[in-house]
Amino acid sequence: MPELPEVEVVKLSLDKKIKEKKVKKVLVRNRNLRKKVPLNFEYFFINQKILKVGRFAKYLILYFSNNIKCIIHLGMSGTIHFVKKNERNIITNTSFYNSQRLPNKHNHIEIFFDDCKIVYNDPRRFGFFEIVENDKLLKKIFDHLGPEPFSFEFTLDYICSKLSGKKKNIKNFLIDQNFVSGIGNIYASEILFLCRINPNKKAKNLKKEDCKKILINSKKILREAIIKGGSSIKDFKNISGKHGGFQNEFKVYHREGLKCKRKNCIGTIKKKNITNRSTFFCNSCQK
DNA sequence: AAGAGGCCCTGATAGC
DNA sequence: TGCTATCAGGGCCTCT
Repeated sequence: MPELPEVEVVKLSLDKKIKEKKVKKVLVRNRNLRKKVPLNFEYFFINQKILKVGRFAKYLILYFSNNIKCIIHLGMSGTIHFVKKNERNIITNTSFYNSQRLPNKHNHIEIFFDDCKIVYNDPRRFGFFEIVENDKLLKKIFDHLGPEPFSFEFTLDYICSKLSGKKKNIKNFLIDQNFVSGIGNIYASEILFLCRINPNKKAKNLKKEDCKKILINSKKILREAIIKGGSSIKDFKNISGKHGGFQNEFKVYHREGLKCKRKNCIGTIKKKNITNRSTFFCNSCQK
C-alpha cells in the first residue's frame, strides 16, 4: 500500500519524533511477518540511541548508535503509530492512515523510549522488520532495486535503454522495483495519465519523447504526493488530525466511469486488470 | 531470459 | 443477519 511518498511522510514525522531517543524496551507480539522476526531481535538495539530515520524506495531504515540498522517494510497494510506515555488514547499516527486511536488488533512490534513508544500495526502481515549488522549487507538488501525517480541515475538514457525492445507493458515496468524503485500501483496509473500514455502499451513501442515524459512526470507526481502528505485510501472515518491529501488529486485512480479531468477531453476513466492489478486510465487521451 | 501468474494474509464491502 | 465471493496500495517465488 504505502508507496515512496507515504513512506517518506512516515520517515519525516518519525525522524522528528524519535531521533536522539534511547530505546528502553522492545516488545514483539507476533514474529510471523513476511520475514520471521528473529528471536534475538529485541537485543540488537536495546539501550541504543536512534541516530536518524532514513528511507530508500519503500523501505524505512532506523540507524542506531551501535551501527546496527533496522530495515522496515510496511507491505500493503503496515502502519506505524507514535504513542506518548501517560496520555491514554492520544495518538499521533505517523502513518497516512491516521486513526485517532491505536488499533486493538495486529500491533505486532512495539519499541519503547522514556516518554513514548512506536507501534507497528499490520493486519495482512506483508511487511517486515530486519536487522542489518553491517553496511555491506545493507547494500546487498537494496541491490536488486533500481534507482529512485529522484536519483541522478534515473536519466533519459537509462529509461530508453531499459525499455528498448521489451514486450512488457509500460505500466508493469513502472511498478517493477528493479527498473525504478518507489512507484507502486496508484502512482503508476497517475504518472501514465500525466504522460498521456496508455498503460497497456508495450515498452518497446514508446518513443524517446514518451520516455522523457515518464522521467519528468514520475518525479512530479511523487514530489506533489509527498507535499500533500501522501495518499489515504480507506481512511473514511477520520475527522481530525493530519492525514494524506493526495487522494483528492487523483486524476484516474479509483475514478472508474467518471469523466476525464483533462481540459477539453471527452474521455471516460476505465479500469482494467493488468497482471491482476487494477489499472486506471482515460480511454480517450491516453494513447 | 523475460514475463506471466500464484501466493503470502486479513479485513472491508457487495451481493444474495 | 449471515453466508460467500471479490478485492486491496507489495513483492517473492515458480513455471513456461
